[in-house]
Amino acid sequence: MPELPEVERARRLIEQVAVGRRIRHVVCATDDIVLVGITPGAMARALTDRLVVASRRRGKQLWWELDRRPWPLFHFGMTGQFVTPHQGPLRLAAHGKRALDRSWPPRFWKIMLELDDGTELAMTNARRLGRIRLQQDPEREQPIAGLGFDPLYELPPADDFAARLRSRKGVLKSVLLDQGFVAGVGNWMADEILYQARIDPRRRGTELTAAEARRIHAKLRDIVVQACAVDADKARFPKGWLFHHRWGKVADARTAKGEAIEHLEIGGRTTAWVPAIQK
DNA sequence: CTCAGTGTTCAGTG
DNA sequence: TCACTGAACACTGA
Repeated sequence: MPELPEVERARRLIEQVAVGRRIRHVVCATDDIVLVGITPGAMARALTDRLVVASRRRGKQLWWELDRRPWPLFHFGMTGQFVTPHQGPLRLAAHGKRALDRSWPPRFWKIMLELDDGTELAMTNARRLGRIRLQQDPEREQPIAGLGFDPLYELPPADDFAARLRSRKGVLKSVLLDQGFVAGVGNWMADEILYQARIDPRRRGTELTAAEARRIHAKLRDIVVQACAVDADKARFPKGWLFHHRWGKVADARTAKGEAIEHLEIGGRTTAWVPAIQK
């Protein structure tokens, strides 16, 4: 669940269930790949008995403000999410009985918490490309300090954005994926932006007209806003989005309008695009 | 059994 | 320094 809208959904979940509450109990998995620079025990001790003051995000990075530093910082990598036992379509017959909940604890959990109202919360990370850190001041430390603007919170004005994009020599697909340029755009969003802006993903920032760069700005804004407005629920993404048709490199894949979808590899990432309209 | 993949980082090259 | 490439990381699911 790793691009900006999905991380924003996780941020909101934490805001809903954890902000204003005290962490009563923490269990951290033994995983020195996901857990960076700290032991499970030290992580658990840093969080236990702390009040959760705020749930914050920049790009794909999520962190919690607590009533005492250090603060935990989360990145999901290619997989993972925050879950509570009360999510999902299960336990219709359950009378609040955890005994019937076969999904808890969730597979691949890396950290589990219990709050002072009894709510349980877990972060999962199946492929272990995610990271959990503990920092004194996440906004001023790496990796957050190296991030570009967050397009949901601090999208620059169109002309400013266009000037910056037009100074980039790299191919557009790679520029949009560069977290130091804009924070939170991943593979599907980059393709969606360029499809809707009708720009060939192989073009370079320096080749763009001002009007084209402003089109990318507008689509970046719209796509982030709309995806977050439906809480990153893919089934509710607008019907016309490339997103619904881009997966799997299916032969003869087409958009909702019947446009043929092609696949390229750009900067090592699979790129879905529609040659008929992306110039 | 093989391979792609909603991501990041680092070494190496030009 | 910059721009870019390829590999590595780790593991699921098709």
